[in-house]
Amino acid sequence: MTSRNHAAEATSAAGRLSVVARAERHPLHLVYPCDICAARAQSSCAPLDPAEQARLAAIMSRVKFEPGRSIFDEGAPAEGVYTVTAGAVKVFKLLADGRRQVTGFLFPGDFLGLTHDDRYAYGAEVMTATSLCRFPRRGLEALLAEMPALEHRLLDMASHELAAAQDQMLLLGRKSARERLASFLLMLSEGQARRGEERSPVSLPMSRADIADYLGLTSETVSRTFTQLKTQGLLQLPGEKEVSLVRPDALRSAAGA
Amino acid sequence: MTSRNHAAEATSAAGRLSVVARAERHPLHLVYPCDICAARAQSSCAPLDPAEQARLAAIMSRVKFEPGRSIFDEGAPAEGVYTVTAGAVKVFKLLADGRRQVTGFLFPGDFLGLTHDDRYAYGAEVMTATSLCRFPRRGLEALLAEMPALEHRLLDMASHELAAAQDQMLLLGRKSARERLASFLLMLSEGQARRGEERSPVSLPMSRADIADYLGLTSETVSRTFTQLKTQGLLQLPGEKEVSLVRPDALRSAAGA
DNA sequence: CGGTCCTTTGACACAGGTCAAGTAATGTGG
DNA sequence: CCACATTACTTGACCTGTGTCAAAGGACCG
Repeated sequence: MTSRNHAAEATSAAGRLSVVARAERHPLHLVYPCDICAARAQSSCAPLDPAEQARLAAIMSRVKFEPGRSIFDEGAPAEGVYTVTAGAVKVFKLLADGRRQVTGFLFPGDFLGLTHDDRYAYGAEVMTATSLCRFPRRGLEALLAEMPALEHRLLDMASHELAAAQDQMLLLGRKSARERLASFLLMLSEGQARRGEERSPVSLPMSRADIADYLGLTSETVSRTFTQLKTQGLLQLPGEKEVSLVRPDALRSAAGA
Repeated sequence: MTSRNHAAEATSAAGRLSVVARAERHPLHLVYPCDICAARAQSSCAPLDPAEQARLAAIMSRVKFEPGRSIFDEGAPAEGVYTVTAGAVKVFKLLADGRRQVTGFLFPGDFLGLTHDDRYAYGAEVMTATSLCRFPRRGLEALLAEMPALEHRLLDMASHELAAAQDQMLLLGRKSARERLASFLLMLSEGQARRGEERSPVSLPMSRADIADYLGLTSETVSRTFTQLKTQGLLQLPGEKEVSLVRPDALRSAAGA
């Protein structure tokens, strides 16, 4: 037992969910964001043909959540699959006593809710105001059976997540606090670059506690390690929710690999 | 830096590889082991039709490795995908200084080597004499494009691995040594049950150091924790490579979730 | 402007890592 | 079948990185 409880936080009310009927800016390319996915993966991401996109659009709905809201809880019936179009989401698993492991932070272009179990294996919560595309599981599975290109793309995405999960196991199992935080900041930085944003002022939509639960540490240790890296001149902290990477090279070597 | 190096062990010679031309007992059902996979997943694992199986068999070869041999190294060109038909395999990632994280132990029915990168993201090494089916990447990808059922099955398997990886993150990030070892033993036990073996004398083909590198501990701590669980009557150690679960219920509560 | 929450910092504790024997299991040559 | 070497596992003594507990800023908000 190496960490305090988040039980209170865990019992979050199921997020109030407002369905936005009409599509806004990105009609569908963010649903299966070929550009983002390809950039991330160097993958062979053939675009869906227009007819296929239309069938997807037919079953899709847009949803928005306010900061702090739950999208779904661990163990709830898995009725929807989502892609993030704006905002930031955390996904996490809980132990009975409230210890929490954040298994991922999601940004525009990422998807969540894929499981062929009929229950979600993790909870998902919004960190900032967030827009998502929602696909009902049943409908999506029916389309999958008929659209090999769609399934191919999902396999592609799942393979990536798997590789990322293995990197995270290495981090959690074998890296020091300093190495973990350095790795984390570089990961966020590269995520921003993939999405066409700047590499350096990295934005931190999540709390220190969220970072701690992602890195297998406590918020105190995260805080101390930020201070340490700042003192050593590897980064600056203009605000609590923002980091500039002053010496990315040094940060990379601090990341251990 | 919380663990000693395995650098010497890491520089394993590429395993000598003997190709067995003719199929032995399981022609193909272990390649895409519908029964095992379905049992593990409660998944909708439609069997491949005979024509599809024949095409798979045409590109498949059988390979065997002696204990301790490497199947492939992290970073090597990913030229093959494998399924285990007999024996036991470990897959792992390394840091520059030799720290190691075992990301999985594989048994008959499991597959490895799937990546749409052109390099393996992890190394794989055989723990006991092991037989595998090997599929050349190029050939398999060509078949994938034409056989949606095959792709569906791979997506299914990848989803499972992803769920398992998330469980492992929870273990590595938030569980105590005792909880980790208990979880590990139960996992092995359930793996045996899935493969139609007995639940209780759990066999441990891997060394204490391998277990440690899987659980994010040291071999000393693994050893001490085994002793502790034995002393408390939760299990017995008839030999170093075998554990009987005396009180699986108590072990489950010791596992923390 | 007082309250609440989050972050930072400090003092201290402890789980698990490190170092070092000691012991058992396995293999090898004679 | 037995010295002997080798390797893996266990156990003990001690140490350290990170967790725990506590308190003091700071930011935000009604």
